[in-house]
Amino acid sequence: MKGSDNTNFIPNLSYDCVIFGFNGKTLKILILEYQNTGFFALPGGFIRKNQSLKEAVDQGVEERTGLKNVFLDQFQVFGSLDRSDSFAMRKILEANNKDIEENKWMMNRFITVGHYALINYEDVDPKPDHLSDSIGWYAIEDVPRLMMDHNDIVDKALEVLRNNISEKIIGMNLLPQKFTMKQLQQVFEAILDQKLRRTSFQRKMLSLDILERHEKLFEGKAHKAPYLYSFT
Amino acid sequence: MKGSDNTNFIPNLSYDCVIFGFNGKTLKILILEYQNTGFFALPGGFIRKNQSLKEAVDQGVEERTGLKNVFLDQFQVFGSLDRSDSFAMRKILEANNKDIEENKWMMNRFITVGHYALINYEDVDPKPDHLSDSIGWYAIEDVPRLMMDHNDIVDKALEVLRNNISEKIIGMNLLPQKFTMKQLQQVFEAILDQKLRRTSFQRKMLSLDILERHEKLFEGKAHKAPYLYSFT
DNA sequence: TGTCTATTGTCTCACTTTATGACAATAATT
DNA sequence: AATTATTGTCATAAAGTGAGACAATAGACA
Repeated sequence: MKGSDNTNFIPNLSYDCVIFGFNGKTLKILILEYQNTGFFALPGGFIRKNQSLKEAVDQGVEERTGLKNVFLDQFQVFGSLDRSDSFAMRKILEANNKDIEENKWMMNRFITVGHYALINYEDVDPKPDHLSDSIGWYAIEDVPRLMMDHNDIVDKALEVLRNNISEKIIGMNLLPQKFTMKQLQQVFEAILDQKLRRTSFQRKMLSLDILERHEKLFEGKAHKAPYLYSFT
Repeated sequence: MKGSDNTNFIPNLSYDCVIFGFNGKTLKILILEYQNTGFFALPGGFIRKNQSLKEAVDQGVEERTGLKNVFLDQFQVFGSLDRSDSFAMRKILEANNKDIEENKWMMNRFITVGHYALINYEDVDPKPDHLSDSIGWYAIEDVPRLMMDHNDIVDKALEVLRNNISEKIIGMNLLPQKFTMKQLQQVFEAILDQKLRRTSFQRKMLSLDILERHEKLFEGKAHKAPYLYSFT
């Protein structure tokens, strides 16, 4: 939880971010843990009064990952009355020796703008500690119990990712610039949580006319060397 | 603009609503005009501190249309710094003899949650005046210049409607309970702004298994009488 | 060095889905 | 009773997808 000047932020409004990464095998998300509380949560924060929503979210993502210009999309606003948890917020403030009175506004009711981000796992700064929280990758099937309604936010983000996103955006943001057809297929299999047919998948991707084929991959791997592709 | 107790509302946060209706020929949206200002705007409002976002929006739509249980979907949050217009807001308050000092919070910067609604045009209460604003239907190609970024909000709502929505939701909410295949096709043609092939469209709709076929339509129309359908 | 083996790129065939046109049935109009 | 425009349905062609076959290949391994 960053910032402490209670006049600088828009009250009652926050953002939360489901940051997806792909490690080559499974889809993962970034979860942070508030020290000395046992609380897990999504990376999130507040919006300054003289700051656009996008600026606030970009800044929060950069602070957590070290990445700029990350693909980000709002997918839902969570605005129910019962989603806030002033008790947990108080414990977090106490555990970090923050002045309760001064940060009382944080214990109010909050409406949050849910975002998801797609990033290249390899690009992330591996030293994840930030101020009072530690942060780490969790496979989507191993996400722990999170604060407030953050598990719902994750579920919804995944649903939107599965249904609404174009092939190009998924691949461009979750993979390195050059990749093999197999890697591309594995991203889709991880997101959709199902096996795909190799030949059909390849034919489909090539027919979409979004891939550029490069020379061979020499990697120490055995067997026939696959082509490398990038997005056009 | 309803309400005047400046302690009851969440500051800096509003909602706006693109309410779509279909009159049998074209897609229309509800636009309100603030009296004595020449300002056109989307129906919108603020969220009370003890009210969920959904309650606030439902209430605002009901006040404007007389309809309960309207299909509503958030589609984007508009959070740029330059979208607010304190000058216009002041003129609206003045034109309605509201106390400027008491309503000063309304001239602050606002982040707004964009929604769209799909309603049956015939169901709408035809006496549209409400407090200080008059309200009326505009074909989407005839929408006037709106306040602030409301034209952008309309454009985005239409884009989302065209891309993301299931056949059933579109038809169920924009049409009367019983309708002909032709009417259903006209809804889609109005939304997508393109002609569709009659036979393909009919086969597609029937194959989706979302329609129930009823008896004949006796209407004074000439030619072969079409079936009536409703959604299952 | 030569053989083995798993992976890759491509092709084929069957099957499904979609596009497009044809045609008969029909209900008011004449 | 014939006309006419519209509707429901079918026929055929075109495009897309599922599932398997097969040769090419590059490291592994004897």
